[in-house]
Formats: sequence, structure tokens, C-alpha cells
Amino acid sequence: MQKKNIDTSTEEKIKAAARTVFYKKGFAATRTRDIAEEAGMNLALLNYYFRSKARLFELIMTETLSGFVQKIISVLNNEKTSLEKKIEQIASEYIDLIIEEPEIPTFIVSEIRNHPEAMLKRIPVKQAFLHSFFIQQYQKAVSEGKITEPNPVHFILNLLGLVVFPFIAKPMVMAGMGLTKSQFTQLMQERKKSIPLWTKAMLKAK
Amino acid sequence: MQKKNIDTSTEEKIKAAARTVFYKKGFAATRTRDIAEEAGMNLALLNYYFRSKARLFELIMTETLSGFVQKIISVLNNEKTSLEKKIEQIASEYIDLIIEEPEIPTFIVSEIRNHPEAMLKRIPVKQAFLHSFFIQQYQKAVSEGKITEPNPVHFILNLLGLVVFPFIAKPMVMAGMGLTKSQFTQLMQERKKSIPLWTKAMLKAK
DNA sequence: GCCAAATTTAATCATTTGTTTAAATCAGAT
DNA sequence: ATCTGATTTAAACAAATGATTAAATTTGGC
Repeated sequence: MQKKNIDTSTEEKIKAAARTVFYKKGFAATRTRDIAEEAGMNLALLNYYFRSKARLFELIMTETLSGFVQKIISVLNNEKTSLEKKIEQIASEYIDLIIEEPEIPTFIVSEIRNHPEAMLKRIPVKQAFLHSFFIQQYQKAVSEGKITEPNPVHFILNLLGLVVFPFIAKPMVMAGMGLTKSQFTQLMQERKKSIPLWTKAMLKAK
Repeated sequence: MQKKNIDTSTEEKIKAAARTVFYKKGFAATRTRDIAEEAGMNLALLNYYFRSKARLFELIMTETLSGFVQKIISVLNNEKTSLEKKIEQIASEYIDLIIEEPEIPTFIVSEIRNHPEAMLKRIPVKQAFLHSFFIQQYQKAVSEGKITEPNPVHFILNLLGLVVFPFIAKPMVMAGMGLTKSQFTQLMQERKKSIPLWTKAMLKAK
């Protein structure tokens, strides 16, 4: 009957190949034949295991997006860590994550622009963010005068901008500044320590 | 013979339509028929005025990219403005520019990933940046102890990250934070004043 | 008003691409 | 060993798409 788990490998190989190709080229520029070739298998298998290119893509996108968002939500909702610690954790963990999978940020922003609602309604970020423990912490710190910027949205935008933007701009940064791959990675490593310092300084700016 | 400048309008209409569609959907997802329809004209005109979809795209991309880069280069090379003033100028002018054309940042990062070399070798940023007046200013300020972060690349990444990232993440921010279009624009307006404050605080962080 | 060149149109081509089909092969239960 | 259903393959289809062609129309100088 079933070919056991060993043959989940076929399905899994296709998914892995799809991830690779979609990450690199995006949905529209990806040919189903590219995925089949990357996976080293017959074209018809894509439609045998997944119903269509679109469904395969949705699968990859949902997994990717939810993994990416989940991480920050869980940090923000940790009731045992200070604001400072949360900053350090987000900077450090996201930079490591993105160094591992450098194409994810550009993949996400590129693809979401085409179907923002469809992609985002699947992931309930709004609830999770607006009612997070972090929000309480932040507002408390504001009322205690420890933070000058009252709007936590700015804070999150700033932190994520410092962390994620360099990776999104990577090709331009490397060309514009004349950096090698390893020099770029080195720079990003430095930022794991610097971003918390910068962010904390920003919080007290006025 | 020639239909005068009035008929540059046809050529110009096609370019405008191409800009609109390419900005919104990217090269791969754009159909030449989409552009023709957007311009309200016959499909064959695209190939009559421009040789192909690819050439039309290159034209739009080069103009867009060079306009975008030019702005920062000219600010950085202004020998009459202080570092502080440069920060204020970049924040203010880029935010205004991007509010006018909100799709440009995502367009640029999405499309450059597919042909980084091809797109970037056309624009000589490296020279212009590494030898800019700004670099001298920055290094002087570092040696005078006014700035703690010695690497100007970090500084530029930070400033552009604070300015550009929110627009790139716009769909996620709006969905995740539950914002309307005008609330989002309002937030961005606030940042014209805040980013200089934040950036200056970062420069002195240690 | 007429002509030559420029512009525009409608129709068609050739290729690419997502998907389907039907046959072949394989794995494992009996 | 054989049979059944799952898996894989090769081939083909239909629609979409970038590009071209040849004919029609328009433009401006004479």
C-alpha cells in the first residue's frame, strides 16, 4: 500500500526544491519545470503530490511566513524577559536565521506585494502583536519616562529595519560598497552586538 | 516627416504605462498586453517603439534606479552641509519621494535580485560613495570622538533602513498593526522628524 | 490635393508553460 | 508468484504570451 515514510522523501524533495527555486526567483518567474529539475524528478510528480504550482507555492509561503512571524511573536510574549533582553534576542536570533536563509526577506516582501490580503489573513499577527506582553512592557516604560517615543509601532519598525534591511539591500550594498560575501556576513555579525546598543540609545533620544 | 513632440506622447504613454505595471507586478508577472492595455493602445506599438519587453524594462529600471541613487549621492557630496543636516535631508527627501511613489523600493529590491550584476554595473555607486565628501566628514567626526561607530557603512545602512524599510514592509505593517492607508502615511510623516533624532542618538551610543 | 514616411491596427506565429492522460513500473500484502 | 494500488514516466494538450507581419491610416511637406 503506502510506501512508508521513506517515500515521503519524494514529496519532501519536491517541497525542498520548490522552496529553493521560489525563494530565488519568486512565483511568477519560476517554471514548474525548474522545480522538477531542481528536485531531479519528473514534471508530472508536482501535480501528483500537490495539485498545482499555485498550491505548492501557497504551502511554501505559508510555512515560511508563519515561521518568520512566529519567532518574533514568541519573543514579544515572553513574560520573563526585559525589554532590553527582547531587543538582544530579536537582533541576534533574526540575524542568525537570515544568514542561514538569506533569500527569505526579499522573497516575503516580493511575493506579498502581489497578494497582500490572501497571504496575510492566514497569519493572525494583529491580535498577537497588539495584545502582546511586550506592548504592556513598552507602555509601562513610557509612562515611567524611560522611553521617549510613545508609539511601539515605531520601535518595532526601527528594530526590524535595522535587522532586516541590510539583507534586503544586500546586492546593492555589496556592489555599492564593494564588499565580498564574507565581508558582508562579517558586517552582519557585528550588528548582532551593535543593534541593541543603537536601539537602546534611540529609545532615549529626544 | 516626424510627428513632432506631440507624438512623443505615444512613446511617453507607453513608458508611463510600463512604469505603472512593472512597479506593481515586476518583470516576470507583467504581460506585454497588460502594458498595452494600461496605455490604452495596440500591443504591437510596444515592439515598434521599444524593441522588446526586456528592453522596455531595462529602460524603466535604469531610470528608476539612477534617480533613486542619484539623490543620495548628491546629498552625500554636498560640501556645504553638516552631517546632521545630511541626515535630516535624506530622511525628509526620501520619505517624501517614496510617499509619492510607494512601490519603488519593493520594485527595486525585487527585480535586482534576479539580475544583480546587470542592473548594478550600469550605476557607478561604489566610486561615488567611497570617495564622497560625506566619508571624509564622517571619518573626521570619528577621529574627533563625536561618533562611536567607526564604520560609515553601518551608518548608511541604519539610516536607509530606518527610512526605507517601513515602506518595503508596508503590507505586513498595515495588516499586522491594523492600520489604514492614511494612518500609515501619518506614521511615515512623523518619521521625517524622528529619524534624525534617533540617528543622532545612535551615533553617540556606546 | 498628393506623396512618402511615420504610425497604428488586426491578425498570425512560434514558443513557453501549467496541466493532464495513459501507460509503465514498483512495493508489499496475500 | 501474483495481484492491487501507489508511484513514476513519457507524451501530449490547451492556453498564454512575446514577437512579427502586412496592410491600413495618419501626418506633414510640397
